[in-house]
Amino acid sequence: MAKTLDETRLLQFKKNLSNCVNVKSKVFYNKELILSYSPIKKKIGFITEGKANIVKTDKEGNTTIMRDLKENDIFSNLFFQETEDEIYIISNGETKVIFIDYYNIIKNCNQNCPFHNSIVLTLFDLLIEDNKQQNEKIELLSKRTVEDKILFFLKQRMNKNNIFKVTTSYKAIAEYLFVDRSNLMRELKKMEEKGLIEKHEKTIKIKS
Amino acid sequence: MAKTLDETRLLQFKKNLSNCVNVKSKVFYNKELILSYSPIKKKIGFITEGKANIVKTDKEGNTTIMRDLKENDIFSNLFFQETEDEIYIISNGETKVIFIDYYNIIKNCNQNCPFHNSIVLTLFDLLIEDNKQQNEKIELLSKRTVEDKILFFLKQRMNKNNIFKVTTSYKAIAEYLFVDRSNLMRELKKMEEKGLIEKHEKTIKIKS
DNA sequence: TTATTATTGTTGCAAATGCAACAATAATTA
DNA sequence: TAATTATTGTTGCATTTGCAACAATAATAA
Repeated sequence: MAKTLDETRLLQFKKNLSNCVNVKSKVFYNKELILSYSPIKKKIGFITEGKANIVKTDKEGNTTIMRDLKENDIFSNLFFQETEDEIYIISNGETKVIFIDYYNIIKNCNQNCPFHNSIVLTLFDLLIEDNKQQNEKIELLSKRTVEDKILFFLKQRMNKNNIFKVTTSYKAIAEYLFVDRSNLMRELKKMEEKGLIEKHEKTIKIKS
Repeated sequence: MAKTLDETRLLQFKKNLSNCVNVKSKVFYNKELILSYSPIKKKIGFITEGKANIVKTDKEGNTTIMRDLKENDIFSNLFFQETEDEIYIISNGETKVIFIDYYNIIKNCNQNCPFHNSIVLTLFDLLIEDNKQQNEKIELLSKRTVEDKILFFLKQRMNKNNIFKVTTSYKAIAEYLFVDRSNLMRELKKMEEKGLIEKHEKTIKIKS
């Protein structure tokens, strides 16, 4: 079964974008603000290179990474309701983004533009993909114990040899799982003692 | 500012659906299976009446309510990746659903059909709305303590007089927050003692 | 290179949480 | 109606978890 969103289609999408609607491409360096909540300027962003995080800061100043975004992911300020917390999209390393104006999408650019339809349908599928990723995060967070969260996380990301390499940091993983870092380390040790995993610094082998 | 998805537009959407793509309308009674994971039959559902839940069952048999769905919400088996857990959409009371075939959406039904474009754009906005709800759930789950989760939940749902009425049950709320029911009750009592809320059986007044 | 900053690994401890169990109601069904 | 089932409210207790603190190491910047 062919993937709904294959490379060819995404390449076409990027080409079509500039031919049809008004888009802006921008490069961000590490830890720069890509987008914040705004009820007026409704924008959809598409990451063409690099990584980013959806970050939340509550009124006490606690910061939480709500989502990890990577190449070919979309994001938008349309996805957030106004709350007491502040939500931002922050680049994680050098990141290239295409911004699409929401109004350009809903208003048919030009009766005869052959690109518009295709763009809307690709955005539609990108939205579905994003939705899927969110459901996975909710599923992860629904796990009762830290051990269950870790196992779910590892199994999703391990390669064919059941190995997961920590390319970011344990700190980042703890933040992603919404658990305390020291507790993550402790649970990993317990899991190793139980024989569920084998851990050598940043390489983890899943044995169950 | 006019809401993106107002009543008029949703009414038009429902009308257009039957004029354009092949849809099926179906009524479900309480606790019936509306949709399960299927990689073959890709369907999008739209709830026209009633309520439903996205329910997950893991291999140990633990059941979790992942999402609450209500009138004008959409759902789809496209939103879920295959996992060890089983995910279903289950009706919660009498529920009326319109099913739309995914292929009908991505294939332009007919070059001159004036409805198709409008349907796709409404689905697009419904997807954004769903995305927003998921982000709210992730934000809720990112709260560190049960008290924080309760407060976030209550503030989102209280009326102008800061009152929230439990129309479902405390059991259902505990499931939605992914916390133990007895602990939810205990925390509510503590919060009342602290003066954060006033609780009289199924009526809660938020005082902060 | 050295100094500075960030990450990792570890632990004690207090607090939060889930689990089990039960009685009292409330709601539903026979 | 009575019987059955589900929900609410409560508690003791064991476990899990987060917090704070620290040393050791690794990574980065001066």
